[in-house]
Amino acid sequence: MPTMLDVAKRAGVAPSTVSYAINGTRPISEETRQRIFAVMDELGYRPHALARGLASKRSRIIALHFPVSERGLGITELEFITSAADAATENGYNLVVWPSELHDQNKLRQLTQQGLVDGMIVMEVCLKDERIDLLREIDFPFSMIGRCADAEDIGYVDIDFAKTLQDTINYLAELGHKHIAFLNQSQEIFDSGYGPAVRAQAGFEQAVRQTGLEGVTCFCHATPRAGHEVFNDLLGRCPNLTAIVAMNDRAIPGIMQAVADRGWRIPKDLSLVAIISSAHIAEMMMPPLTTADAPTTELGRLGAELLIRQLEEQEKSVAHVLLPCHFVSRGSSGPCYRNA
Amino acid sequence: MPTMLDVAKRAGVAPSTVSYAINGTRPISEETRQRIFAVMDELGYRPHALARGLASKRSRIIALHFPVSERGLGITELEFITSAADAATENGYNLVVWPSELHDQNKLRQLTQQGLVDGMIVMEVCLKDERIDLLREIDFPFSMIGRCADAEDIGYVDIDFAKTLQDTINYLAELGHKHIAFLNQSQEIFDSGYGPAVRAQAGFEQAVRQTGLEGVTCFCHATPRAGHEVFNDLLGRCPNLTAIVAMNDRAIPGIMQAVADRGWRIPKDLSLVAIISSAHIAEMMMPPLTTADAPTTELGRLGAELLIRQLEEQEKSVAHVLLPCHFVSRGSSGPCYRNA
DNA sequence: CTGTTAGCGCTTTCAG
DNA sequence: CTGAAAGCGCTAACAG
Repeated sequence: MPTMLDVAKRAGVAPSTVSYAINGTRPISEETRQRIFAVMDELGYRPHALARGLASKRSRIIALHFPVSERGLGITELEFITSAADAATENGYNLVVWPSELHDQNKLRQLTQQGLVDGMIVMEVCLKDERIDLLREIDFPFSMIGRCADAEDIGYVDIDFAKTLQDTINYLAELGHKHIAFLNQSQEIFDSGYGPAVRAQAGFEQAVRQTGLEGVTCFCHATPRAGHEVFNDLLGRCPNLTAIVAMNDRAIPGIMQAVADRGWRIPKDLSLVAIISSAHIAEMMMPPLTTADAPTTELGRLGAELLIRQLEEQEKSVAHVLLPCHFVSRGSSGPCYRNA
Repeated sequence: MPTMLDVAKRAGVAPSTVSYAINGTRPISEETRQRIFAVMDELGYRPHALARGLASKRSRIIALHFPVSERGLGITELEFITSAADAATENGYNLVVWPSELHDQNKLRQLTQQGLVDGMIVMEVCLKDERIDLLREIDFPFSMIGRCADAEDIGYVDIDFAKTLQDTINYLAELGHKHIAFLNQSQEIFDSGYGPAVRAQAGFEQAVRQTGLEGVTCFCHATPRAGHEVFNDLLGRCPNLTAIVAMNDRAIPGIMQAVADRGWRIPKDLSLVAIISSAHIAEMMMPPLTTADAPTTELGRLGAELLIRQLEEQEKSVAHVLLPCHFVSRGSSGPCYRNA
């Protein structure tokens, strides 16, 4: 492997000149620039990433902190990773994934202090999140996919839950539904302050109030079995129910089963809308689900770009981006016929 | 951030001694060792990863090459990433994900030559794979999740397709099925030599022959619509069909729809087994699918461990591991009643 | 516009 | 069992 010195010698210039030519950190005469680049690919030279990082104090590596949660891994998460990695690559960065328990502060501290990564993208953020506290405390650059409670001074991208729920409820209201349930994630997740669970809940309540509908909420573990049980509860509590908004993909098959068990049909007897979901999930179901798809690739990409921008700019600019879900009407929702 | 020099001074030893204490590269008296470690965490010292990498010529970073394919991203792939990253972390390595087009040799070359990563895990391997050719040529350490055609000299972990298909066919044969279809991935994917498509196909043919059953194959794009069309074709070609083995999760909803359209029920009129699938997918369906689950976490973990072992050992040991799928019988398969 | 040089923080001979 | 010192390959003052 040739080094920069080899290139410099061969091109008859100082090593630093090669460095400046590569980084564009300083004007170089077109002539020598050409010569240097010619030599570079004559020798097949590649800058050594570690050496560069050590000298410049910037590794051009960013980390994606990837907590493994109760909810388990979904397609959504995968798309965060790949789109964030893509964006990183396009900007000359590498992306390391750092999967770990949510609460392992030590591991986190280690990663941030070994000089390997310039910054970090944090996902699966809770309103009150230990990781955020730590990162703030040690003043380590990061961005969030999601957002914690007091996030004014931090860059983030998140889903616009208020709008998503408002849109969804409006849609159902226009179809004539008056009694709508919201199927949230589990009580434990909600209580832990997991952003989406809390914000979607608030959005639902707000939207329902504003639209003058009756709304009931239930929490549900991420399994078909739990969905099945919860549906029957729900009907007990609200016999006039004609529509369900579910933010819990894994419970949905159970809901659908329970609906079928009762001799009902979707969407005739019940409309079902999955939010923060994905087309792939939706199309696996029968009928295919009406969904508000999470803008996963945008979230991942922006999460990375926000961080990188912050890393490259002198004054720390904090951007806050809220993205709407993409609403797609498929077969699981329709006009309300019951108690019309 | 304190450096090693700070530690050395404070402990009253030479910097090199601190280094040896950390790496255990050379015997240190228990006494000074203690002293050094005491100072280390008194100062909150962390070794600097880049400096260490530059000096030792080993970054302790490995890459996971992650081609984005037609098949799109599934839960399976995610589990590769997280389990490989976990295994890496446990062994003191970091895992960078490198998503890119399958055929971009230049990018690959760049990644391997910038000194950032010590080795690479390659996934989604085809029988004849350009990436493998390149890596072999430049003699870059790597392991495969999957395997190419002539892989004797390379470490890999892969699914044991022959066994998986044999088991699946045996299972169906015992239930009395005599006419079985195999739903492969698309013709294009098969023709490209994508390992699973080719090996599962071969396994199916072999198993069917050996068991004396009638087997038909069809290729199918990864969409419900394609599954729907293909099912009808299939019945045209083989009217006695009573069982389908599908290695194409995304087509399955279409199959099930087509079955329902015909007024048939699963599993009474048709048994359906999904192979190289996952419990999560299986439980989203109605009825839940009988599957041969891909051993994803094992594959990811072993892929990383194989590579790391190879990196750490002096003589390059190449291990070849073939893992069976985990067969789980759920509601989509049962005894054959038709033309019994 | 270009060259010289002192590090970045650690590993690893070589010497004791 | 421990020290001294020479780099790893690059960047970034500083000096022209």
